[in-house]
Amino acid sequence: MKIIKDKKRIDEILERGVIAEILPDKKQLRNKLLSGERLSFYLGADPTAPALHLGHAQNLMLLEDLRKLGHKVIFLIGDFTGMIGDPTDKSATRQKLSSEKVKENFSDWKNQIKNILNFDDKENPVEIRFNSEWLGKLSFAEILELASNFTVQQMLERDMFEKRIKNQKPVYLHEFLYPLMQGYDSVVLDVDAELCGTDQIFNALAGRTLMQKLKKKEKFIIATNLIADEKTGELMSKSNGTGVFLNLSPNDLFGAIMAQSDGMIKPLLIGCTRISLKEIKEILQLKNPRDAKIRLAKEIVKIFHGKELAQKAEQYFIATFSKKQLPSQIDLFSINETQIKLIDFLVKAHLAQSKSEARRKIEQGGVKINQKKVTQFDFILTQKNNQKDVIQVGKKNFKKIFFGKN
RNA sequence: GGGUCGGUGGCAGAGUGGUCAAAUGCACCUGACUGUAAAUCAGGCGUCUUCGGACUUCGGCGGUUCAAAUCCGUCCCGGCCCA
Repeated sequence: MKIIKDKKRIDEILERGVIAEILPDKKQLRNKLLSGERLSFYLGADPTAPALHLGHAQNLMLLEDLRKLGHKVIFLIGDFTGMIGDPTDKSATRQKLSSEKVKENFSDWKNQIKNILNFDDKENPVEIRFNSEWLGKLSFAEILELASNFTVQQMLERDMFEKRIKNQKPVYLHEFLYPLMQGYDSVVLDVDAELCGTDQIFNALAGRTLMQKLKKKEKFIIATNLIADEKTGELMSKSNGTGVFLNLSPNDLFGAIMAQSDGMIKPLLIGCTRISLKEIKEILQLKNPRDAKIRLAKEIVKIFHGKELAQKAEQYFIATFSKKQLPSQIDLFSINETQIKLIDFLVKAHLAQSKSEARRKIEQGGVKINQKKVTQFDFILTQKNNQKDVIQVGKKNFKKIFFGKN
């Protein structure tokens, strides 16, 4: 395997702005990369949800950059750790997932990221590993041995635990073992470096400790910036509704990016595209930030779905949302009668979860039939001349109604 | 094991016999404004409804009461202190 040790390229990766911190030292890692030695890197993710998000994408793209240099890269699926739940997320305390659920969650992952990570490269494909392979086999004696490398005080230092203790929230014993497990992953994979978000540094450090003790090896930690609004510092996350998931359709992905605040444009351009820094600068200087965002959205959709679909998504977006036209393709929903209450239709066509919700939406002016607002909650849809009426709920949900068997 | 405080809607967190389908914040939904911006503002946010109401919900079960998230018993779970 040929290792690329081009200084310019390596510095581009290290200095792009994705990496927040390298432990123990950036220079050391740079020198290693320049040395021509083939290194191994890994990035892990726990399958706690069926979809990866742009935060993952950022890190995976960095992993791919390293793969392209010729280094060995591993994408570790935390199918064992996922069942326990990383305490980094405070709400995750006892959210243990079944192994079936975990499997279901990651079943689509590869599909979501196949365009940003090369799993099929002939010479140097990304390797996928599962940590149940080794974590599931550890004996109690071995776990004790691992645990003896850490003190309770060290674990308590983790700010998450500290916070919970302060707030009189439970900290479960098994949660202390989480950093241990993640650390042991490093040992088994015997990697030179681990990639992770800055919120994972504590766990990654546990791996550094174990590597030093068990393998007498210095493991680097490459910690990446969490994607956050430049101005407000608000993180991209599911809990504040700004998470962008990779299983979205091209149109929805485009829309999800357009709904980001302006402060997200730069971090996303840097982290989730490979547009040159020079061009990014130019994009950010565009007069209307909307145009910068459109450029960003198109680029990201292109990365995940290809140029053609990106083009289409842009057109769809402009037509549907900027010009408020009806989308050209609307799903048909057939009704086996000649008439139906609007409320019942909304529920049947999954445009509302319950009759009460359907009714509220109508009364609040969120429902349109053929672009005309309907506020009468007991409105009845009737068949007329085989015409297919377009029912719209909110800004983005459309269904065509069809009376009769389809 | 003992003492003590606690378990409330997706989350956080008020409420401690009727005025409680349960304050408030976050998330979510609809609308206004816009660039589907963000922010902001207005409304909504258990189910069903003949729009009068009806029914189900405050850890589980049982009880007291005309009336229980609220009181009592019991069980399950957690925090803190002691051992």
